[in-house]
Amino acid sequence: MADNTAGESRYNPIETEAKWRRRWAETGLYKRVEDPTRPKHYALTMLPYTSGDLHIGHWYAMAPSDAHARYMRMNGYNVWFPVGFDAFGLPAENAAIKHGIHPFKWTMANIEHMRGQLRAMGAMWDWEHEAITCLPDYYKWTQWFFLKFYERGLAYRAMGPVDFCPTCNTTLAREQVWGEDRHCERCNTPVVKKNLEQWYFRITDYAQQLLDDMAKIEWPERVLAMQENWIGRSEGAHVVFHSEQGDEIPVFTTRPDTLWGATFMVLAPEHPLVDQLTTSEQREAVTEYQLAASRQSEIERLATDKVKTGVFIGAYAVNPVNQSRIPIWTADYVLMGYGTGAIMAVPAHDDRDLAFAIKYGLPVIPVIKRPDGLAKSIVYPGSVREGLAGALHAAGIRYEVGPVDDAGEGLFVSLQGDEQIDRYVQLVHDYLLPGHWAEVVGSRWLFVFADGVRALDSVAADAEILARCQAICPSAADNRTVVEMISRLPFYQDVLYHVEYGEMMSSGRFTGTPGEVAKAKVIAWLEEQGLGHAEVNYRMHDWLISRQRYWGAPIPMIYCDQCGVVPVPYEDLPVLLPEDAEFMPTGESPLKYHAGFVNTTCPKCGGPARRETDTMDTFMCSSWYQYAYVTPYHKGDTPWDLQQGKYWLPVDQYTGGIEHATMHLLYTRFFTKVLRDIGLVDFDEPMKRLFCQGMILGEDNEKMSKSRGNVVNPDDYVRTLGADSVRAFLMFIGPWELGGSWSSTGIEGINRFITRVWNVIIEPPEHPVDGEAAPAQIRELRRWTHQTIREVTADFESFKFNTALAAMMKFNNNLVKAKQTALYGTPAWQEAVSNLVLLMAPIMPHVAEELWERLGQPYSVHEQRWPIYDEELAQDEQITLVIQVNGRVRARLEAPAQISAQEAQALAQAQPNIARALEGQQIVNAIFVPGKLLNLVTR
RNA sequence: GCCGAAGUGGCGGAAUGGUAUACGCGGUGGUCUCAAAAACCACUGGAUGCAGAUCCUUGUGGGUUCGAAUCCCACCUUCGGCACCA
Repeated sequence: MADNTAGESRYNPIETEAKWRRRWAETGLYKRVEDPTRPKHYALTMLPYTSGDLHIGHWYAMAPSDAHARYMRMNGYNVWFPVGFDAFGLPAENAAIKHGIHPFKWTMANIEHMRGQLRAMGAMWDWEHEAITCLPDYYKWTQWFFLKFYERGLAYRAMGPVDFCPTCNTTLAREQVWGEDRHCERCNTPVVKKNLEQWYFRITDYAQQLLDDMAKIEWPERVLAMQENWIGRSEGAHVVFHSEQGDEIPVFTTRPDTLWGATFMVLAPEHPLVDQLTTSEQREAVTEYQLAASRQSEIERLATDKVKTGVFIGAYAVNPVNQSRIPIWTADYVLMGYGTGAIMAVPAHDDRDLAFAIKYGLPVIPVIKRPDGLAKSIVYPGSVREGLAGALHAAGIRYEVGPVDDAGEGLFVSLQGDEQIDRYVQLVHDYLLPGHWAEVVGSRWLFVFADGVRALDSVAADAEILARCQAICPSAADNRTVVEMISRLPFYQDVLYHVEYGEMMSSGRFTGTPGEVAKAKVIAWLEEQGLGHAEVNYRMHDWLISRQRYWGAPIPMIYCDQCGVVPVPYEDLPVLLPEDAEFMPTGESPLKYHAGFVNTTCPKCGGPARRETDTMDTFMCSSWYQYAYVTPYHKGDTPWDLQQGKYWLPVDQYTGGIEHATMHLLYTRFFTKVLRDIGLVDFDEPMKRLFCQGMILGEDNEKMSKSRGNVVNPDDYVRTLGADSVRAFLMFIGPWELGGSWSSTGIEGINRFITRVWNVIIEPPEHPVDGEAAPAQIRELRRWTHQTIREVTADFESFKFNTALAAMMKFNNNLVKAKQTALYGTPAWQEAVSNLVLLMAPIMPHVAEELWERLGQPYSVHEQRWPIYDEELAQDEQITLVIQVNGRVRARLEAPAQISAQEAQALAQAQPNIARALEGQQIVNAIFVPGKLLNLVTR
């Protein structure tokens, strides 16, 4: 019977979706209004780059974001969901070179196409506040910010080694250089080092605030962890060493408690003191090394075999805490870009220093006891009187017997703690034969000779012990240090060094200081003595913003031979990109060769001057776009209308990809703090809450790419199944933050669900039932309704769209059955279907609107209040009571939800299966979880 | 090496101390049809069994608990970030 009506009433997503999008636009449904009576909610999703095509990844990022914004709107919030385009950047310029089309034309055509695609999504975008970053009225303000930063000393020009992408023909910020091979984030080409004068922003001035203010935002742990990692704070001390000639050599160390173990110094090859301190005998070797080091960084870092190299520069320094004379080396494992570019090397407590020390025969002096107290010793065959093994055994000292080289059986002793070490040293000394020695290595380093015990506690001791050992054992002659000798024995490998905090030793007055306070005590003393002070260092560098390309906002600076670097006056902004630029196949910026652009007059003296030809990193444009949206292309003294900003800012809910964790998401936080200091905003953080979605993968669970041939074009599905199906399927795949793979059969399942809902609500029942529905039936239907509202609401709160959809599906499956009963058409039925439509509205806005209208409800479903569930109605009356015996399920009974422990147990024991399980057993305990289960514990 | 996320049926996944596998896909059988598709109905983790039922199963191995996918310890694998950062 449905045959002749089906054609007419079957859901047609294509027509319906177009109809409602038109209606929404005509009625200005998503227009922004400032309404002080309602709490505002600024929802934002990362603005798309103007690539020209909205791919499935954009849908995956944006559709759930829209669904959540719609949910907030239905919850009474005055929601604003603006949209715009990140329009500067290389692809436009590459298109210009390749196809001879101007980047502006290319970009604007792409935007036109993408607007259509974005509209098809049916999102609640506010198009009236769209902003495009490449328009002069936008980048005027980007340049304005540059000048403000410059005024505050936050923008500076400096010469230095920078990362340069040979394919993109421009420098990059450190944040844009990725991976072990240090490749360009955009084009994957490994970068090269160049020495260039570039513009930087002092983001490092805000490093501490960027860390501290993490407490003020609800962002995913993983994003904050990545930023924390990137900022790389370490606490330590600034300590000043001196060369023998008296030159200051400051170092940064996180371990001032190991100062007494510093046995050499290392300067980065680019360190200015290298040239100054190198002696004439070493000059040639050092210069050669420096050259090799600079070449190496220019070639490629791919081969990071990490074998340490270095050269002695011939000079010595004095360890300020114990006055020992220590050699100065230069080596490329010390980086000029971190700390002071010089280190004190403590090989006993740092693996890199140890590797270097062993390779170059530099002494190793342990100054921190091992927290685990472990020490080891080898007793050589024939070096002791008989009976030592027995004595060790009696003393409770662990040892194993094994071959020592080819010399016979020796003892391999493991010691634990000072007491045992002392006891052992005593015993070995007692049993030691003349002309031999024994060593203790690990927590403490002791050398037992026939005439006494010598500790490895200084550079002098190292030489003395080595000489004595070599006198006893001629085969040790080629060793340069004690540790080099010891390091050849595999048994000692794991106790050669350690990096833990622990009790200080061989450290003069600090010997015996416990590990927990060692660092603080030493720093306090250094300050007292004027030798150094506490210092914090950050791994993060300043933000390099110069780009040697055309398609970006020109840096508004002028170079005058008379006046030097002069900022463009505010009233002269924007510095426009010349339209008649010529794009060269080399990729070099046309600005450099554009005489009309380059040549200008100095704003100060009026004389001839040159413009800066570099443009700004496009991350500049996106660092403040959330503010630009407030009043795009603002005509006034401020980048946006501050009054309107007061109402809307900051962003309440931001969403986007995690790949921006240490780029956009870091830069915009930095920007906001500067804007606050300028007085434009009165908050510290740009986005209160952030949610990062995962990645949408191809059907084969691999990244979508043209070469794999697994790219999904959303437009194809929008044309056949409709935008609602695409939206809902993307949200159904799995948890949004984890991403998931596309499935062409999966989306049909979603489409089936939408059709089933349609049929449940629109089609009359096939076999109408006469008579009244029973009260219990009605209660059950209402229970399903209110349980579903409860579940879906909780899921929306935590972005769990997949389970929200599952709950709606389950509910609809129940409605399919209920429809064939007398429940159809009852008030409870009406309640069920209208609530289902409301719950669907954020995810499937078009079909929900159509169903809402067909239910005879007033336009628009998107202006309705989100349903509120009734806790009482959602309560279960009957439950499945699980009966366990010793934790194993033995029966399931239908029982009233309120059943008591006693009733449950009586009911359970009446079950044959339970009775059998309990046979011959005694119940010692009964655990009852109301409404859930009864567990009978027997003996 | 350090930091973070994850590991559950044939597949995507659900369940964060109490019925493991919700929901969906796929599969099998059926209804309708001349037939197919669509739609609808039923079944669908594995093993044993005619059945009642029993046993096994959440990366591996231990532990805590009346009870563990969930908490603790150790390990394995995959993915993401950082990495000679003193």
